[in-house]
Amino acid sequence: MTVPKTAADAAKVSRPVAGQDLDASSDDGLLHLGELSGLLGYSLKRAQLKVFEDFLRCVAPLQLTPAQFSVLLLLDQNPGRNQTEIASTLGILRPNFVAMLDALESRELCARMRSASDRRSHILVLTDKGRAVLARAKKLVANKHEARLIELLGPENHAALLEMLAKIAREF
Amino acid sequence: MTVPKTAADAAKVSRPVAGQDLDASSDDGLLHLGELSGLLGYSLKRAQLKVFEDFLRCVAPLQLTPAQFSVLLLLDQNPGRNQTEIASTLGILRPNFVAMLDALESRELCARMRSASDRRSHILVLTDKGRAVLARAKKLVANKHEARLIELLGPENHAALLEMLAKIAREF
DNA sequence: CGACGTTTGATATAATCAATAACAATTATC
DNA sequence: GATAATTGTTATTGATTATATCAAACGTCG
Repeated sequence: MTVPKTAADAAKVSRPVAGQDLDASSDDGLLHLGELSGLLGYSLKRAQLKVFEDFLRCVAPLQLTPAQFSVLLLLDQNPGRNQTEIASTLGILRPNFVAMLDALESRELCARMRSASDRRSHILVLTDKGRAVLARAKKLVANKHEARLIELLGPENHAALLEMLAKIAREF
Repeated sequence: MTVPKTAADAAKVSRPVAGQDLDASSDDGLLHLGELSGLLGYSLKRAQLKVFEDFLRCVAPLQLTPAQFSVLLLLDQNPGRNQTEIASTLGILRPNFVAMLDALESRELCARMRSASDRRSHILVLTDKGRAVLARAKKLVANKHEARLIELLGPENHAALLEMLAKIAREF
């Protein structure tokens, strides 16, 4: 019997009756994740979604996405760089970075300046407003977002987690 | 001077000359990630992309995405469930799950069966082919994908990482 | 029974994100 | 100076995620 002839058959042979459960199901309506919980990619994805969700909530007053925040941070710490350099560092493809910059520039958070030495490239600079927004965003992220994560995991676990994730991103 | 008048000015004041660097930049062409490396969401995302990329490579002979693999796994361990139950467990919205199932069903990896007790719902079952593909996929994932991860991190670190990610997904 | 609200799978559609090809302007190489 | 390579940009495609809506089927309650 490859596929049961009727759905009743399928349900019959497949779902153990309560009391016959041998695993941790405990029939609370939740499904068995089974080997899924041991799959790193799965947990990684679910955790990432949760973290991004919380990031958006915490920084909502400034209307910044994680990607936009990372751009502002990078611009602040790497002045004098062009679009290709910033985009590739963040793993953003150059074509997709154009619209991102347009959005930030239209909000006057950063500006493109033609380079004097290479007139093809645009040097990216934070505006004063951009620096101010970044400063406020950093505070929100540190005090609301990361603080909650550190509280949940404990400081040393949080540090160990960061270290392992960085290692995966770097060496895997 | 909010925004430098010329890009030369911007580059001049902003980029420290080699030898004046006070941080870990060491002018190797790489940009300073700075506080970005301390941002959990950022490392999480980068690591997740790497892991998914490797997953796709390892399971390429079976042409399965991580999402498809998770569906097959869940079907195997939760027989007799309908689309809504499987989709919501995986965080997939019901409308988006339809096309996903169409693809799996067209490859004869699973089948929809009308339930006898509730003729609205479709009971999802793995076909024999689906079970065979899943078994082969599990081996590839365990021997090629997860094995490399465990080797990189060490078994106890790998377990600790899984635990923390699950905690974030669950409680954050 | 019959009206009403709910659930299930499905469709259509929009928004976002990611990826490739191609182009003009400019620079580098030989 | 001819040719190749780089930079920012546009256009376009595909994948992913999200919302609204629908018909069929179920449940409840009068």
